[in-house]
Amino acid sequence: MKDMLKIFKGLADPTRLRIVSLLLRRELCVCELMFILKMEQSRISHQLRILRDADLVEDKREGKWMTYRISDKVRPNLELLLSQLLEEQLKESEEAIKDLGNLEICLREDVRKRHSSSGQQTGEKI
Amino acid sequence: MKDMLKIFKGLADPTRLRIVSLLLRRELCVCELMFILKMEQSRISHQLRILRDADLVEDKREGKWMTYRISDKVRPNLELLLSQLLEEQLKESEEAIKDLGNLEICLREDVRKRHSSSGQQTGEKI
DNA sequence: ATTATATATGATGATATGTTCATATATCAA
DNA sequence: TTGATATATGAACATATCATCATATATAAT
Repeated sequence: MKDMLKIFKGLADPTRLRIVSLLLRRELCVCELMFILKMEQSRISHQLRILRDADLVEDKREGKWMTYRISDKVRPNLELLLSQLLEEQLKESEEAIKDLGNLEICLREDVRKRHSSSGQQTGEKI
Repeated sequence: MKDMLKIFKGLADPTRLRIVSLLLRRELCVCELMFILKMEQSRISHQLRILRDADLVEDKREGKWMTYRISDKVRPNLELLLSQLLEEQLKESEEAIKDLGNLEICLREDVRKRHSSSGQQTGEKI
């Protein structure tokens, strides 16, 4: 029961839900999430920590970047739960749509490299 | 996204998780939940309201009793999610085991009638 | 009608949670 | 080794959530 509770608590926040649904599509580092969500760094790091404590995501260092991905244990359940329903919800939520749009831009523009040669900390608009 | 969030928030509390996993087995009224969970009435009513607002449960008046059951919309998802994992978690959680034990006692003793002729409000021990 | 039972709900206080700010750590580049 | 980048983390504050208490409402029984 404890584990279930942690999982649901992990998903019971709008920011974390957005992060999880992004990570379901692709593993991402903090600065990429900053770019996509337009949120400041510490906020994302804090939320990622909660997701990690809930065993929803795993992290892996890649040079100076920390990459986060959905943990293998929960991926099947989350996919079932989220992608299934997210597809429906996408029709209603502009936020989720924007996130996916920003994800594409993020990948196209190679945000990791972009950030290693210009400013960050603010998740600045494009 | 809003709906998903409500659902996860609804499940992100130990009391509500216990209630939901009980309702997955059987529809129950407030006094039966009081008996099973050994919690006071207003606490259970408040939590049931949250579950209802999240569209996780539906209520139905039966005489002076209010019966709660898992809403049809989410039942398949919840069953998948909870019963599946709850079975595993049952091995670790004495609480969940006790709840099921009390559920059986509750049904055997016909708590609804019992409560209509004796004291309540405290969810007293047997 | 009056009383008892079953439940809902508003108010309050305690605790938990989320965000921000400041700072620490770790890696890479020069 | 010094500086820049990427991320983590502690502290502080605002807000949300939960449990409890008191009270209201609705049905049933007398």
